[in-house]
Amino acid sequence: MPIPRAEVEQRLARFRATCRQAGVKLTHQRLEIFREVAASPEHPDAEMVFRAIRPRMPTASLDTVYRTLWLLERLGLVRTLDPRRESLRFDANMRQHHHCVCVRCGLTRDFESPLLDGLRLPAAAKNFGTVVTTHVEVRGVCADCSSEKPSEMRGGKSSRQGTKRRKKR
Amino acid sequence: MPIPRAEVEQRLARFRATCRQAGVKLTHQRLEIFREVAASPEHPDAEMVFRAIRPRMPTASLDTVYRTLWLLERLGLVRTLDPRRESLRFDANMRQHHHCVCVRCGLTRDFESPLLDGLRLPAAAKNFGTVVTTHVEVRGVCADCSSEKPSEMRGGKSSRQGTKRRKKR
DNA sequence: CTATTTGCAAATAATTTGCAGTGCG
DNA sequence: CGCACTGCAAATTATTTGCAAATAG
Repeated sequence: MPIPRAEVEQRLARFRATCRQAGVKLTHQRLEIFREVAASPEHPDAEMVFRAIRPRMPTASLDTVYRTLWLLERLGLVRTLDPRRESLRFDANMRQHHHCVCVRCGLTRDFESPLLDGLRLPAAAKNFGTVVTTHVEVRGVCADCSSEKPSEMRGGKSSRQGTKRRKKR
Repeated sequence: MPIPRAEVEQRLARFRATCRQAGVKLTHQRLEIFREVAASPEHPDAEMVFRAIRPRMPTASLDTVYRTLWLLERLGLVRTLDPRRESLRFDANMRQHHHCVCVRCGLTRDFESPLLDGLRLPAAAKNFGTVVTTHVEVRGVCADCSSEKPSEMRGGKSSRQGTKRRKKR
């Protein structure tokens, strides 16, 4: 079940409009890269996109795929599946619980809610397979980040570079 | 607001019991590494744990931290914050939507639910900061993975190694 | 035309692994 | 006292970046 053709067309139209409006050049590779993500229900990573466009564009390179995907994200045309960047994090709370995540700094806090634990799911979710747990992720801006002055932000709105950097080994 | 002392003690007790029962040796470094994750509300990554235990254990090494965290995960004493391993994945669906994720193969599918979009959140979640969106992640086993015979699984239950490997560059 | 964008190759950064010595049970 | 565990260093893998050549508008 691919993304419906009409939906893909709509996404592509928005892509063209957004690029034009943002003064971003409409290159062949950007078109193909966006088309790939827009038409796929797979939520591909950079490598998957790369392999998919390769046959059509043998000259394309993997780093262009990376650069383009981040560009698309800045333009609000795609999102990453997960707001938590950087490395893998661990949690010793083995009870059923949910998370609040700060989209600026990554701060993550647990909260419990019997109500959310037993959510009634729509049919679409049940068709997927055997449901094990339901996890709610509340995304927002934590109190600390809210109080920082916005001018402190280095990049554009949701710039990846704005996130805490890590020291070297 | 640290994890309550009583809760930490309870987790440590479970840790000792589980190790003993699993025939896993109770080393000084494992104790300290688990204690760190168990007592922290930060959901630390390997590096953070490493830096935290360093003062107490100057001889400990980062790779032991990695190895121990995965061991703890196999023992069911910690979980990773996010079920999606491997690389960052992208999504061109910019409408509010939710995900079903297969915990075995990582297959991820969108679904929409106006009901879930407007979840009433408990106070604990609101104290966090400014809530932007609520995202529900339904974790389960997809139809394809359910139909595979279980003997196909290479490692133990939730073995990381069991996940699809990626080809080299 | 000319500022962007691309492709390449080399740099980083996170995580994993092989091996020889160490220590828990 | 043996085999699981550790520390080290080197390997892998994902992602990023500098720079000269190519190209959209």
